[in-house]
Amino acid sequence: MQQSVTINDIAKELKIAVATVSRALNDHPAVKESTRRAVKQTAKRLNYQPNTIAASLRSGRSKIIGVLIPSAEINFFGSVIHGIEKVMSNNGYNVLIYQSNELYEFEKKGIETFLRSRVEGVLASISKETINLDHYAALKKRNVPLILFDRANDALGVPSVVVDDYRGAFAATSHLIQQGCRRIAHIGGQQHVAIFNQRLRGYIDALNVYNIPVEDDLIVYGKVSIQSGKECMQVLLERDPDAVFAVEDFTALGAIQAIKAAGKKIPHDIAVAGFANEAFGEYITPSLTTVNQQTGRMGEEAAKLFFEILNSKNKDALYARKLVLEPQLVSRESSLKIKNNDDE
Amino acid sequence: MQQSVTINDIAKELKIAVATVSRALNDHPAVKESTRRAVKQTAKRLNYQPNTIAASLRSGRSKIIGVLIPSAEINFFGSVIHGIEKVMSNNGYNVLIYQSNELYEFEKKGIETFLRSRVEGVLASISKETINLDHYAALKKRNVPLILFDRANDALGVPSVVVDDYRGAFAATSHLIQQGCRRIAHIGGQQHVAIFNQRLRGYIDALNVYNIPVEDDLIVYGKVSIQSGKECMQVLLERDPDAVFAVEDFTALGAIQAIKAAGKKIPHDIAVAGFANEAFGEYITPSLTTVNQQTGRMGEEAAKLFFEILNSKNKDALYARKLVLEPQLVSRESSLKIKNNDDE
DNA sequence: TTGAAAGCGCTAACAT
DNA sequence: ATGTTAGCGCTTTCAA
Repeated sequence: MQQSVTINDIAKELKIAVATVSRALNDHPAVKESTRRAVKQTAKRLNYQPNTIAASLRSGRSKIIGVLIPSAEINFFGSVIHGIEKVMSNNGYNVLIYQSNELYEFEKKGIETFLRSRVEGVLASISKETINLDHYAALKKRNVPLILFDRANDALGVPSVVVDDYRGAFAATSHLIQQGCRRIAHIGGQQHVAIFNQRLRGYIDALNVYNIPVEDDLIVYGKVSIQSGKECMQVLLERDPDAVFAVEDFTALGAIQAIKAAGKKIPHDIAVAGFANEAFGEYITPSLTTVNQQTGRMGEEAAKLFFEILNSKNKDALYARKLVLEPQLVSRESSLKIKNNDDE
Repeated sequence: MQQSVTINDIAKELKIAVATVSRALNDHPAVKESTRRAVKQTAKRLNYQPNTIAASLRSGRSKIIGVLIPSAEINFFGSVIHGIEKVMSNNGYNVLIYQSNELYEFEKKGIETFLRSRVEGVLASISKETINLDHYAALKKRNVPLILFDRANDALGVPSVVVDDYRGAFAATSHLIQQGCRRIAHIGGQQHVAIFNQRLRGYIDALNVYNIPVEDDLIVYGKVSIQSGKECMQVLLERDPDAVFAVEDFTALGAIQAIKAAGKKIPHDIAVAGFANEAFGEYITPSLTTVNQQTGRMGEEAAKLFFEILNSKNKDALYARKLVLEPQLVSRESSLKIKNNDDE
C-alpha cells in the first residue's frame, strides 16, 4: 500500500469541501449535478480509489459478511459459497471466508475473527465435531445476525436454510420400497449431527408407512466417508439386505465397492441410494440414485435472508425464520430394478 | 453492530493511557509484565474485541488478501481456496473471495473491490474470457502484490504457481504411446488460454519424441465441457484414432460417452486420458487416466509466495518467481491396455 | 516504561 | 447546495 489519493486531494483540486466530495461520490441527492460531475471526473483523473476501511470505521458498516464452512474443498460448500458470493456481490457486499475443518476450536476462532473484522453478518454451517454452541451466542449478543445453512441447529433460535433431510430420506427409502425391496438397510452418520439424524428418521418413517418392520440389525452407523461406507456395508452384507440407503454419497460409494467386491449385482441383488447428489454419482457405474439438495440455491437463499434481516425493523420477528428447501429424488441405475421413468 | 468496548474503556478502567493498552494488547516488548497482565485481564472481563478496521486504517495494513477465482463451484478452485485459506489463517490473515464467473467485466470489478478494500495482496486465476490484462496492471501500480495460480500469464511479469501443463500433457501422451497406441487424437481447449495451449504442445512434442507423425486431422478444439467433449469425439471417431488425450477430465468424460455410444471398447479400441484428476475420474467405469495437479498445494504455495514477497525488502527480485508444480500421471483403467503398474 | 497527542480517510451532524 | 467540524478506534511518533 502506498499513499493514495483521498477525497482531500479531490477537494483541494476543486477548491470545495471534502463533505461535498463525499456526497457527490455517494450520489447524495443534495448535490448539484454539475458538482457531482466535476467531482467524479477529477476522481477518475486522479485515479481515486475509495478507502472502504475508512468508510467502515466512520459509518460503522463494514459491508462484509463472514462465511464459515467446514471446508472449501467439499464440493457442496464450494457450491454454496458460489451462491452466497453471487448475491452478496450483487448487493455491494464482500465475503470473508473461514474454514473450520470440522473442528470446534477453529470454528470458535472463525467467529472471533469475524467479530474483530466487524462483519455485518455471519452465514455458517456447523462443524460435525461441534456440540457446544456458545460461540454462536456471542454473535447474537453483539447483534450480528447469524444465518445457518445445511448444518443448522434449532436450539440456537436463528434463521436457517436447510434442505428437508427428513423428506429426502423418506423419498429415497420409499423409492427403494417401490422398487420391490423389503430388507432395506441404512448406513447412518454421527447422530448428534441433526441432518444425519433426520435422514435416519425419514428412513424409519418410510418403512413404517409401508408396514415394513424396522430391524435394528439393518442399521449401522459410520463416520461418513468412502472407507467407512465400505466397512459398514461389509457388516451389513452378513445380514442379507436387498437394498441400502446411505446417509450420503461417499458412504454410498463405499457401500457399492463392498457390494461389488462381494460379487453381488447392483441393483439386482442390492439396490443402493445415497444423499447429496455429488458430481461423481452421475458418472459411476452403476450411476447412483441420490437426493439433490439444491446447494447453489441454498447459498443464495441464505444470503437473501441476511439482507431481509438487515433491512427489517423488527429483527426479532425474523429469528424464527426457517427456509426449508425441497429435496429432489434423482433416481438412477443403482436403484432402478423396474423399468420406470416416473421419478427422473 | 452495537457500541462496543474499546481500548479507551480499558484505559479508563485501569487509569492508564490508551497507548499503553494498545501496546500491552499487541505484546509490545516495552511494557511491564504486570501491566500487560492487568490489561489483558480487564480486556477479557469487559469482553473486548479488537476493531481490526480501526487498526487497519491507522496502520495501513488490512491483513486481508483477495482471492479471485472463476467460480467456487468448480472443485479445482474450491480445493485451491482450501489451501490458501489454511496458510492465510495460520498467519493471521483473512481471505476475501470474489468470483469472476469467467467474465472479464466481473474480473475487473473484483480487482476494484479488492483495491477499495485495501487488500494487501491478490491471488488470482485469470478467467477464460480475459484477454485484456490492464486491470491487473492497476494492482502493480498501487504496489499490491499479485500472485497468479493455474491460469497464469507470463506477460504480466508477476510470480505465479502453476502446474507444468506441458509436462503433464507430455506424460499423458507418452503413457498412451507406451500402451501401444499410435493414432492418438487430442481434444484441445481455447488456445488463448495458456494452459490449454501448453497441453497441446506437450501432446505434440511427445508424438515427436516417439517419431509418431502429428496429424492435424486428429486434433480438434472444443469448449471444455462434457457436451463439447462428446461432440468433438464424434468428429474424431470418423478418423479412427486408437487413443484420445483430452484437455481436461470433463472433456474426457464426454469423449468416453461418445466412444461407448459408438459401441467401441475402452481402452481396447480407444484408450482415453484426461487432465485435472477430478474426483469423479476414480469412480467412473472405466476409471479415468488423468493428470493430478496438486490443487491444495497450489493454493498453499501461492499463499506462501505472498508472504515471501510481503517480508522481502527487494520486492522486485521476486517478480520473476515462478513455481512450477510437477504434475503426476494417474494411470487407471481407461488407458491400461498392458498389465503394468509402473505408472501408478 | 508510560503518556500525550496527532491523525489514518472518511461520514454525518449542524450550520449556513 | 455546500461548508465546518467532530470524531469512528486505533497506532505511532515524540516526549517524559
